[in-house]
Amino acid sequence: MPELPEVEVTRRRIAPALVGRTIASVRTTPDSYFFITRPTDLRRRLRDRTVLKLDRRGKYLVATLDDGSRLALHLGMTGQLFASGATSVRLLSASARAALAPETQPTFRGDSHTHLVLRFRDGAPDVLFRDVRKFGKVLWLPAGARNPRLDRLGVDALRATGQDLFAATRKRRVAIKNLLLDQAVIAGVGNIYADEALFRAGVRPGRAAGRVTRRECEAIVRELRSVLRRSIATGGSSISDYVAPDGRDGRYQDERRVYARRGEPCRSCRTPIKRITLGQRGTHYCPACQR
DNA sequence: ACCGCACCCTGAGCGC
DNA sequence: TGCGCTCAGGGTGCGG
Repeated sequence: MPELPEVEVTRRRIAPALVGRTIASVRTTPDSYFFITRPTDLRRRLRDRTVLKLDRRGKYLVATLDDGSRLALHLGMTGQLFASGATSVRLLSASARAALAPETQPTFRGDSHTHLVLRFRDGAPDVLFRDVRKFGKVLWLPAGARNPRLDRLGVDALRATGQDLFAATRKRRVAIKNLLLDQAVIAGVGNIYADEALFRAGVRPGRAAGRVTRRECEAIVRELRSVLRRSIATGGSSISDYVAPDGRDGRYQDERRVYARRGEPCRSCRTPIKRITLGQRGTHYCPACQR
């Protein structure tokens, strides 16, 4: 689900519910590989801590606490972070949606997929982390601790330059699309925005990275940043699960040119959009516009 | 060092 | 209704 724009929109909209508040209690689902830090440790470490700030590193959200420790969250594919009181049908399973009376907007109260609930001392709305597929992650880091998951992240996609990409592509035979998805090269890019940026840059996703020119790398990163900024401005892409912390859908899905448009006409030349598989990910491009 | 692949998990949507 | 299949916005770890 969430790539850089969705994580950034989530950060901006959940920050008011989190920053400056003191955690009174923590509820979790039973331990699973979702928890890099065990639930018992999480409860002990987070209780009575005040959240000082909330940052984004690539697709991670990182909350800094008043003892210098940090809480890092990754939304994986289906992670949803929101405040209690948010309403969205995207927080419900299809069967639960079907059972709803028309036009009703239920308040979500937590379910078996809600793996983390933070309750605050001032009585502010709880912050909930729901994730159906459990590809998300929760980890707590002691003050000053390093972590390989965070340390390996490359330059943030919003700050990347064509030169960053060009340098990483030399002598690489992987598809340029796969390189864009490598968080160690440029952090924050996922499947939607990789496809969209490559379309706008006119570069085929399957091209060997080492055969992409400097000029093309400049174009790819320029288009990537432009697409990411535009997506943030429209609230991200709500295609299946993504919903902002306030329950609002994003709108960027309406502007996408190739992602999940297999067989539909290219918006600039009408050629049907192709779908191939690269690195086990669905990959979409226009066979006429992209070389 | 690099690359491709299996795998982690649950659900939706489809054809039969 | 139900079964079996494919697909899904993520990342890690393994073997060759």
